Amino acid sequence: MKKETELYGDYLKSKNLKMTKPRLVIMQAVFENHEHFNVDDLYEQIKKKHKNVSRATIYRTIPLLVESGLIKQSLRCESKDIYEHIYGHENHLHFICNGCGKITESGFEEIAKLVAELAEKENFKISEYNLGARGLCKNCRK
Amino acid sequence: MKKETELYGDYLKSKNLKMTKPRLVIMQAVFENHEHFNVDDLYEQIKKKHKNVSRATIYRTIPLLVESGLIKQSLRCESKDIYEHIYGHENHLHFICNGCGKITESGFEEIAKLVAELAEKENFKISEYNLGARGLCKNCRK
DNA sequence: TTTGCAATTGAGAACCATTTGCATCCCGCT
DNA sequence: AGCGGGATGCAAATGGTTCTCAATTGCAAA
Repeated sequence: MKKETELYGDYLKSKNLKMTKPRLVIMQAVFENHEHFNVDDLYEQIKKKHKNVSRATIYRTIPLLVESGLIKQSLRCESKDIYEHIYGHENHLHFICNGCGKITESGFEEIAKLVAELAEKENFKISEYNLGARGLCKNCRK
Repeated sequence: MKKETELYGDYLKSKNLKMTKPRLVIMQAVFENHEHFNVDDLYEQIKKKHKNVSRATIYRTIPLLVESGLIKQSLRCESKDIYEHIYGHENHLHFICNGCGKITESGFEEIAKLVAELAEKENFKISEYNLGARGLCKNCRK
């Protein structure tokens, strides 16, 4: 599998976009997150390292990361869009706790297969799954 | 099955809330929508009938409709929250077309069963499913 | 029916995540 | 090194949603 950096670079080149310092810094911040993250998370991480990048640039860069196939928009939390890695990550579904907000990830394959069958029937071509449920996690249901 | 109106009334009563004219009007507007709707849809529908209700009131009323079990928040479209009926409606999953924005609904039960099993393993109590996928609908994939 | 009061409403201001305009900057090519 | 267009940062704009507050309304008791 290609390195993420390479994939990103290839994507930029293919679109005639430049690999600038802010774009690199943002990509690194994205890699530091192994779970979910939002724009503010990235902004703060970057600030901590004194490699400041403006929020506007982060907002402008995220679509590139999405289109290059590195991340995807995931859920929405506290009225903010949140993102997650997809390149090299298994698909999974999200259990979102209404109590504490915790996101639990769980298996996927069997479910994806069923969903794919249904899509087949509708002649719908899936490019991205979005599967989950809300409720109470094991701690909050006590 | 109880009538929706009754369910709503019961809920309001149980919370010591009043069944006011705006709350009725909003509920009727909700019933006119058989698919998905957002706050603006409701606002326009109501305006057409010259039974104006302020947007603020709609925003304030939606949580009541959600808590009473009549509707649930569904997807997000064009950065607006959109809602759908749940009372008396089968659960289903959404196929959202990235081409034309069309939402196709499809079956559910088998999938829900699998998801429930996974939740079981995590000791997570599901209160609401959120299942779907994005891609291209049969018209747009041509 | 009238009164009293708490709940509710409408209008607009406030909020806040995200987007955009614009002057300046910098990447990548020659 | 120089050039030209893409990229950035800042600040202002946008737009959905929430909040404030004075005025209104529903409901229950008298």
